[in-house]
Amino acid sequence: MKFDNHKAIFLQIVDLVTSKIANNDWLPDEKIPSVRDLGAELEVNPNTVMRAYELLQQKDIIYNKRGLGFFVKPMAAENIVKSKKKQFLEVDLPVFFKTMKVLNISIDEIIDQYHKIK
Amino acid sequence: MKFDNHKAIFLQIVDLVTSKIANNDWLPDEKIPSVRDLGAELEVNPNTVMRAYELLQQKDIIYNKRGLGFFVKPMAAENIVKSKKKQFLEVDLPVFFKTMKVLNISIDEIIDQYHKIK
Amino acid sequence: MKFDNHKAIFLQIVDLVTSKIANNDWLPDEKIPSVRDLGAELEVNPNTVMRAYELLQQKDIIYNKRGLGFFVKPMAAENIVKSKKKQFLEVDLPVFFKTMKVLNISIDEIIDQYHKIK
Amino acid sequence: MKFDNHKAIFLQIVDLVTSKIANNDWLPDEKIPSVRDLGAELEVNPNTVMRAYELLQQKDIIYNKRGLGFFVKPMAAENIVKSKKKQFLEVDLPVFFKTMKVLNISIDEIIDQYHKIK
DNA sequence: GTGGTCTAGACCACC
DNA sequence: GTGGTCTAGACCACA
Repeated sequence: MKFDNHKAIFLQIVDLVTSKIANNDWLPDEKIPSVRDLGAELEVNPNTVMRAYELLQQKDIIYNKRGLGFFVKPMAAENIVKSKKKQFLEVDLPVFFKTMKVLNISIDEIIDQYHKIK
Repeated sequence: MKFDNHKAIFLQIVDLVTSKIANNDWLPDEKIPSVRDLGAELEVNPNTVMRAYELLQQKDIIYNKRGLGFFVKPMAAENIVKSKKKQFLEVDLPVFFKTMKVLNISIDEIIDQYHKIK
Repeated sequence: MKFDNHKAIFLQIVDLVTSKIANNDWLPDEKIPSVRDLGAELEVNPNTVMRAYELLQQKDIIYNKRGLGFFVKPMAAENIVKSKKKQFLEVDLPVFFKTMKVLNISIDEIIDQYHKIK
Repeated sequence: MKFDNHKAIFLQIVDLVTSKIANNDWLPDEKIPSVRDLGAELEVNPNTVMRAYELLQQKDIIYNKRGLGFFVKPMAAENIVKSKKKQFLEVDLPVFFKTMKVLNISIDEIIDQYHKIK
């Protein structure tokens, strides 16, 4: 796997796992790869994967069973989508509108672009 | 001034100066604060301000007269707006549309929000 | 059964068995569940139960008859209570008093709480 | 410094720093030792100190200024004491009373012990 | 087999 | 100088 050099690898692993779960590639209560396996697959040190898993645990996306490994938390997929949506509507969108105003771009221009690209 | 600890301070100073100029707070060929003065005002090491000014010079937003200080480049304000607009239309907007799609948010919802906030 | 993920499972099984015996749920010389049965009931690997039983044997709480299983040692209940009491008076209580002092909590506050909760 | 081998070193460093701050050995907005310095002093790898500092940051006990180091958060001392007190009254104390009941120890015995030790 | 911790040493961006 | 990240390798307790 190729990583973006401007962002910490372990954070990119967090994103990777998050999207796997949001996409239902990994299902609730399913075991996810061990730190060693994922480390080998991504050609990354297991410690780096561990760091990502710790963060995912804090975010209530995965949980740990002693000696067995990490598992997808039930409802994680739903919660991920929900919190992303919240972030989009409450943070990204206001910023977006503000930028539009600063640059003097009308909502109609946006709608035009939207239909053109689509 | 309060800085966001997640972003390099000198980049935040670049943003600050850029927006001052874009807003016409600082006019073409007007002298901007010395690195010492701005450093003192922002409670930041002058080296850090210097680094911001160097970047702003590269971006053709300010220029230097040896022994006199830094000055706003003519047309800087216009160029800033132009490049921001380009960034917005060519980069931010596609990303924005992609996020909408991923989160299953329609253009109508966006329009609603726009009028509601306004 | 739900286990606390911060403590080794086999130690939690030790606690479980100990309290069963202290409570006279399991009587002297009575056979306790086999490692397989208890493992199945607790949804835990039998090896893990075995490890708990080994520790309980060392602590003179249960004994083994080869081919028959594990049995509650006579006087185990009494000894458990006795050693718990010793632990409480000689270790827990001094720690408790020290914490009170550090947090500046008086003995009267403790007494108040005691009667309030009761 | 001697560490207790049963508890992770970085957690013991968290405790150490926490108590320094609670004791007002390190005051609000004062710089605390760099990860390298404290690592050298404790004869521990700087990474291990870093891990402790990360946790302390999460707990709102210290904060970071880019390139300058870690600093004691204002009100950290008060908050530490407050949360310890809460833990004691809401968690430790009920457990303590329950143990008393199980072991058939009266509140009067506790009071006696208290005055005897004092 | 699993995670969890730690070391030694490296490199980087930033102040 | 500061933190922040990463690697390679080790050792441990636990299941």
